[in-house]
Amino acid sequence: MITPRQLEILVEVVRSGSVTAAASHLYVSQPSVSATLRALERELGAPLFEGRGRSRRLTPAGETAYGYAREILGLLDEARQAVVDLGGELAGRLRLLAVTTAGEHLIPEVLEGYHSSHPGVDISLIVTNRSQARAYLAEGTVDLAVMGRPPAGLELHAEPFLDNPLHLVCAPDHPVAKAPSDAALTTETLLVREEGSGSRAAVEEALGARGVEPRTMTLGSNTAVRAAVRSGLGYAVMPELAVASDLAAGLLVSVPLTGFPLRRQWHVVWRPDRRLSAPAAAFHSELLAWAEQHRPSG
Amino acid sequence: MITPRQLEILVEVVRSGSVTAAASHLYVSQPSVSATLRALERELGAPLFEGRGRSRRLTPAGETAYGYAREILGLLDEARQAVVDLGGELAGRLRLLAVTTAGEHLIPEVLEGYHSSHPGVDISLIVTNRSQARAYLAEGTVDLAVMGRPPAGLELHAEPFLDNPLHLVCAPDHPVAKAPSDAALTTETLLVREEGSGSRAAVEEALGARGVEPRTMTLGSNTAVRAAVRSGLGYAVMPELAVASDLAAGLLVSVPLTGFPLRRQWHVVWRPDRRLSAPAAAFHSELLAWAEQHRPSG
DNA sequence: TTGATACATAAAGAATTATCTATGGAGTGA
DNA sequence: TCACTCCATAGATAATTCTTTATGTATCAA
Repeated sequence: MITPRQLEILVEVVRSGSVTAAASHLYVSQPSVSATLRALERELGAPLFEGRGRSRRLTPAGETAYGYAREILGLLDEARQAVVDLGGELAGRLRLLAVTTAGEHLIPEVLEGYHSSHPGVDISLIVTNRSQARAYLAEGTVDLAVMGRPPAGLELHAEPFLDNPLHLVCAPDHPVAKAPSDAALTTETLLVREEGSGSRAAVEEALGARGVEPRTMTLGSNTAVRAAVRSGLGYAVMPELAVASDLAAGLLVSVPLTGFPLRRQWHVVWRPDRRLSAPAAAFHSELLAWAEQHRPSG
Repeated sequence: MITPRQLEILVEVVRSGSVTAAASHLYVSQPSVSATLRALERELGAPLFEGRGRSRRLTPAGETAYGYAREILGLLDEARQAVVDLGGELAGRLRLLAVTTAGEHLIPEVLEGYHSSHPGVDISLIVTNRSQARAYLAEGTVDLAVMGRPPAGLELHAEPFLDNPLHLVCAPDHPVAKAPSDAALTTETLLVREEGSGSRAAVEEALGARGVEPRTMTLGSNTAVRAAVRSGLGYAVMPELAVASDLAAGLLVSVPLTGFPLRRQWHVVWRPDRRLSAPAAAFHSELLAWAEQHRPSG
């Protein structure tokens, strides 16, 4: 009999790429993981991995089993949550994901109201960038995701719910602020987020379209970029949510070059092939209601 | 941890409608089934059945769990077969269903060639009537079904592959044969299959449409109806496959009243949300090839 | 070649689970 | 009311599984 435990172990071994690492993550011994894998191989009548030593890869049978394992484990979770949802109270768990800006400036405010209305729900929030978000959605390990533009290549339901203007910002005394022009943008340094960030992709696309190709400096977080821009290191293109307070305080200025702020929208995203749990549906409503009251100036 | 064993037991208890019966079918003791059900209830945090004594019904939580249980067990089966399908040889199992006529006169001939080409496949064939077929398809316990007209109300892929003319037949010396008319049809006795038979539904629809409402006699199988018709007890409307030999031998005649033989088609049916296994795909091809060579006269 | 890392295997013990028999209680039909 | 059927529970046993420690082996990097 194939057990869910075996599937969990297979999934964790594939994810972490190593038996030893998987054992550590699952808080069991390495031989135990090896034994369980062998049991699953015997069950399926085919080896799951090929190669020995460090270079182990999934066999075709392993790939197949891995795909079904994720599907089956997802269904088991869904079944549990579906039964919980039948109760009158909202309960169970809510697994959220948000890209950096939304996770830092948007979700917390929504969660405040949500959590006080539904204290019975266990909430987890993953904050990451857009390309990581894609992996999580593909895995099916999040109920709802909030991001700028939904990733392509997955069957996803994406619903825009709030404007997300991207401002061209710099320090008040920065050359770009004093004499805004594409020439200035080309001369000065552009501060961008790490590879995989949605903001970065949007910036590169927008500047590339107008022929602006400045020197760039990559910083690993919104906060780092903002700090660098404040200190005059360069200019950046950032979501209004991330710079609103600095703009209000006069620490940054939004440069009114033609085409800025870029028009983007926040989307709430989920897999249409997965049932939306009651806590997720409630959060979705709460998010839309919150957006209704917090339209940025644009 | 929810185990597949628990789900199997839930499904069997629901199907057989009784803990004791399920225990007997699964070759375990009744207390063992009770204990497993309790374990599953504890796991899900909700009772699965309500009522005591003989009148036990599923709670909403039970209904939900039952639905997911079938889904998950189906996926586990599918996973196993998918891994088997990766091997070069066709192997694993093929679960067929056919309505009576197809199961007795069509499938066996196709299986002859199929089995000799693919001896590694375990074949099971369920022969039943159309309304039972619907239940099996809904359960997801068959890979392919062959029937006259696919059941409604399910999301099914149905593919016509062979003409299935329904002949109005009677003994050569029967009044209907001597003076064919709607009046004669009304006067004489119509022999029909049991409630739930697709042939019966087709007959009633066709005769009702022309205002013919004869006395009917219900017999529980094709063979019984055919024998009764041969002995002059009445007339019937039967698939050509079921009466071809009797027509050829002169034991029965096909009455050429306007509108007869009724034009129907054989369909091969499967659930589009389930992956078609390699043995099932091969049978599908074999079936179409066979049909290509065995077009009835019509 | 050597050392380090990662996985497999063996052996043994612990814990959980599944199972049975026996029995009691509750509902059902005569 | 009485007998019967069905299910739940208890207690005991068997089986499986999971676990750990100890050790062997293959691969990779220096």
